[in-house]
Amino acid sequence: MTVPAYRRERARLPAAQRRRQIMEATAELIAERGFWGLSMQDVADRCGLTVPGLLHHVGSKDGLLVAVLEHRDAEDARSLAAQLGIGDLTAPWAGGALPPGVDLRRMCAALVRRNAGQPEIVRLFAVLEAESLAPSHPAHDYFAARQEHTLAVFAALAKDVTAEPHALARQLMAMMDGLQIQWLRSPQTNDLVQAWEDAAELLFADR
Amino acid sequence: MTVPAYRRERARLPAAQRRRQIMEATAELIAERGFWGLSMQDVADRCGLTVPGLLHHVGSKDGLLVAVLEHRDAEDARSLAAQLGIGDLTAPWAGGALPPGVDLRRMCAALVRRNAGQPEIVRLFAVLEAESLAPSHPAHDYFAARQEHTLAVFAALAKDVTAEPHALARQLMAMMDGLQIQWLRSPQTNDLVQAWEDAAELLFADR
DNA sequence: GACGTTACCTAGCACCTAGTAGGTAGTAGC
DNA sequence: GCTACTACCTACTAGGTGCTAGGTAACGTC
Repeated sequence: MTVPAYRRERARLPAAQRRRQIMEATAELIAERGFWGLSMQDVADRCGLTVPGLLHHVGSKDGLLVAVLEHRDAEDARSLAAQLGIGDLTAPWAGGALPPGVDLRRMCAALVRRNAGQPEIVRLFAVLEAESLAPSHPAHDYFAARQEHTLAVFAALAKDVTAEPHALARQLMAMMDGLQIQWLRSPQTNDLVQAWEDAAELLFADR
Repeated sequence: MTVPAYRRERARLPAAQRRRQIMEATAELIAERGFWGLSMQDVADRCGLTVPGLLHHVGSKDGLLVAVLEHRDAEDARSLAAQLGIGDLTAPWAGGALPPGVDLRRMCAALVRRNAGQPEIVRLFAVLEAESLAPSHPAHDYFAARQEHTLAVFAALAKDVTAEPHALARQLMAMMDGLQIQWLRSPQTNDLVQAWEDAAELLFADR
């Protein structure tokens, strides 16, 4: 009664497609449990693979995390560019200069509108943002750079609006993050876009 | 060559003292790795006991978490009351009515000033706040109630300041949370109290 | 000095963790 | 149809997970 050594019932996918599937499954799971609470087993299960099968694609758990972050940033840059009607913006925080004709208030509104449509992604970033405060977290440097760059972009755009662009940039970012958390906690009693517009009214009042 | 079955070299502490030690160690570790990333072993090590020794005091991992949260809330209520010069405020969010003569702006300032002195505690709450967005998180209900109550207290106080107290309450909370995260990420280039005063100037401008 | 309480221990259970070594089979190019 | 590649597997390691059962010794009370 020998058991056949190798019985395949799972699908074999081309690498790119499998990778995309892995990125999405991982994003959901990190949003749910954070990176410290993430297990390779869970990701593998959700993709219909074994753990070594998963590791074949991402190398290690840390590798998986950075892959997810890069994947999300690429996706976000594309979508934000589309929503702002800009052609080939590489990334609002990744690239250098911003295309002309983008004003800060409209950009923030676009960001918020986009986020309002993808709560799971927002949650992913909210959880990682907090977790990665610890210097030992594998995404620590990534999030530090991300915050710095976002602030720089905001501040550059804020020069047209106020005499204290850095302060405004920080306030905008803080308000966005904070309102998002409230919204994630009770989405039904909390309209993110409306809350942001109310806040923007104040933050962009003539100063 | 029989080994003596039971050799004690560790200190034996009265329960209350040991509990306090456990609460503090746990708070630090959760701030570092979140609750999902917390291990009973780490807590036990830091307190100089074994895992079952630790479990003797807290029952289970979930029990440990709620104990820490209750401990922190009690501590915070006491300290905030002192800073506001109020006698026996049970807790700004736990109790019902607020003592008269407390105005919202001063209360927020007191909160921020206090938080600026205990970054590790702020980080503890920031991490748990995000983690506990997941309904399966053991602190989910706790943080939902906490947010709701804080908003209610803020809104009640905001009635004296604006025609839209709920909106202001949400904005204040969002701004505080957001600025705190920025501050935690780079404390040296980021004065929390100053940042808050700048923001408060705007949020409390006549509306 | 005996007695009950309690702070804390050892031993062990059933299970999960990330990661490795080495093999198998589906696929694409010739 | 052969070959090279690669997507994915089985089997395993070494260690960590929360938690339980049951015992031991330090303590307060009488």
